[in-house]
Amino acid sequence: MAGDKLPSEAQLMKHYEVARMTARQAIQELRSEGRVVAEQGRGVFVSQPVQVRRLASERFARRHREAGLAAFGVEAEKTGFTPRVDQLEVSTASPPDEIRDRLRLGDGGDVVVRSRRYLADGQPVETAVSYVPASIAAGSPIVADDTGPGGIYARLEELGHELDHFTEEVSARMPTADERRRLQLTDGVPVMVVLRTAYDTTGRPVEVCDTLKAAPAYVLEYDIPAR
Amino acid sequence: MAGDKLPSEAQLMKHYEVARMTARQAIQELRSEGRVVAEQGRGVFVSQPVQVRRLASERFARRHREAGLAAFGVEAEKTGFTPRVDQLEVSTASPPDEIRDRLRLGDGGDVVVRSRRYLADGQPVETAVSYVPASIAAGSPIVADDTGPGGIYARLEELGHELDHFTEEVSARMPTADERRRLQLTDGVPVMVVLRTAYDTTGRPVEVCDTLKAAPAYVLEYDIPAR
DNA sequence: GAGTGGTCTAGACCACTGC
DNA sequence: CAGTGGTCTAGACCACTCA
Repeated sequence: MAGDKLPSEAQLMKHYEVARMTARQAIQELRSEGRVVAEQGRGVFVSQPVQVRRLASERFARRHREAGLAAFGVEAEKTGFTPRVDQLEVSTASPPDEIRDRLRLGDGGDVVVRSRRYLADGQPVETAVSYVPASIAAGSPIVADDTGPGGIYARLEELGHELDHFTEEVSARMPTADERRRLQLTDGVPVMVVLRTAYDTTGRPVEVCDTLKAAPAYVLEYDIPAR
Repeated sequence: MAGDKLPSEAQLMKHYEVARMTARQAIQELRSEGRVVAEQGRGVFVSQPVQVRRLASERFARRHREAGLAAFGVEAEKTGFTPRVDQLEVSTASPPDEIRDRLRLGDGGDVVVRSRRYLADGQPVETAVSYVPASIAAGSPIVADDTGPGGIYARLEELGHELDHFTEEVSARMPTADERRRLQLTDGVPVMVVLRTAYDTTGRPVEVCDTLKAAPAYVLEYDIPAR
C-alpha cells in the first residue's frame, strides 16, 4: 500500500541470496517507474499516487490578484492542497540571452531574479525563476522576500504596469541530475518547461517566468479562440 | 557533435582511473537526460537534436481554413518542412470514456474515429486520433480518407457547426513501447499528450483530438488574457 | 575474435535518519 | 549508536556488433 516501507537492501540480499547491487537494481526498476521513493537513512517507500493538478489559464485572472491570491495559491485553493514555497533567492543580475530577448532588454539592462520552489502538501512539484527588469522592480516589494498579497503580478499592476496578456511556451524533456534532485524526481520521470512572458497594456514585456514542473503532477489547460 | 561516439567504458576507466560501475553511472546520467543513446555491442552515441516546431495557437485561425490549410499544413508552411500524413485509419466505434465525457455523449452515441500519423521531412513527429460524433459526421467528407482543403474543422463549419473555441489539455509522460515504435523514439525520450476539444458557437463540443507528440520536436505556444 | 554494453558478485566507506 | 540508502572499487560472465 501507499506509504509502506519496502524490505531494506540488506534484507533483500539475505532473503533472495543476491548481491547488494542486484537488489539495488531491482529497486531501481521500481524507482524509474515512479512506484517507490527512496529516502536516505530511512528506507524505500511505496509512492503516494500523484495527485494531478489541472492548471487552467484562468489562474491568472485579475480577480484572483485582487483577492490577494497568487497563481499557485489559486490552484491550492481549487485543488485542496497545502501550498508552500521554499528555497527562495532574490538577486539582481544580468539575465541569460533567452530571457533578455523576451524582455527586449538592451545589452546593459539588469533584471531582478526571484528563484523559488513550490511544494504541494510538502512535496516539491515545481521550481520557478522570475525575471523582472531592474528598471521596473528596483526599490519595489518585488525585491522583498515576501512580495505580498497577489504576488509579483499584483505589485506590477500597482507600479502602473496594468497586465494585458501572457504568453506561455510549453515543452517537455528529461530533467538534468540537478533538476531531478531539486524536484525529488525518480529516474525516468520527465518535466514540463513553461516559459511565461507577461505583457502590460502598452505591449511591453514586464516579466518572464521560467518554470519547471514535475510532469506527472500536472495537466495544463488552455483556451484557444477559433477567430 | 550529434551522432558522435562516446569513449567506451574501458577507455573511461583508464583515462579517469575509476571503476567500471562509476564510468557506467556517469553515462547513465546522460542517458536518463536523453542526451546520449547506448547501443549494445556498438557504443554510446550523442543523440540527434530534433528540430523544434513552434505550435502557436494561431494555427487554428479561421483564415487558415479558408485558405485551405489544416493546422499541420500551417506549421509546415511557417517552419518550412515537408508535411506528410500516413497510417490513416477511419472507422466508426464507441469511444473511450475519456472522449465520451468530453463530447458529452450519452451511453449510446458512436463516433467517427480518424487515426493518423504526421511526418515532417519524413520523420514521424506526431500521432493523432480525432473523434467526431457520428450524428454530426456520418455521410459527410469527415468519413472520407481525404477530408479536403482546411481539414476536419473546415468541414465541420460547412456542416453548420461554426467553431467558437478550443480547449487544449497538455501533459507529458514517457511513451509506451508501442508509442515509442510508432514515433521512432529512442529510449529516454518523453512525449507530450495534447487533448484538444473543439466547441461550436452553441457551446457544443463537436470534436476531440488526442495527439501524441515527440517532446523534443515541439514547443507549444499559448496566449492567455490577463482579464 | 576483439570490442562493446548489460548484468552480476563481493566488499568498502560515507551521509543521513532516528532511537 | 545501529540501520538505512548513496557511492565507490575490483572483477566476472554474458549478449551483441562488426570487421
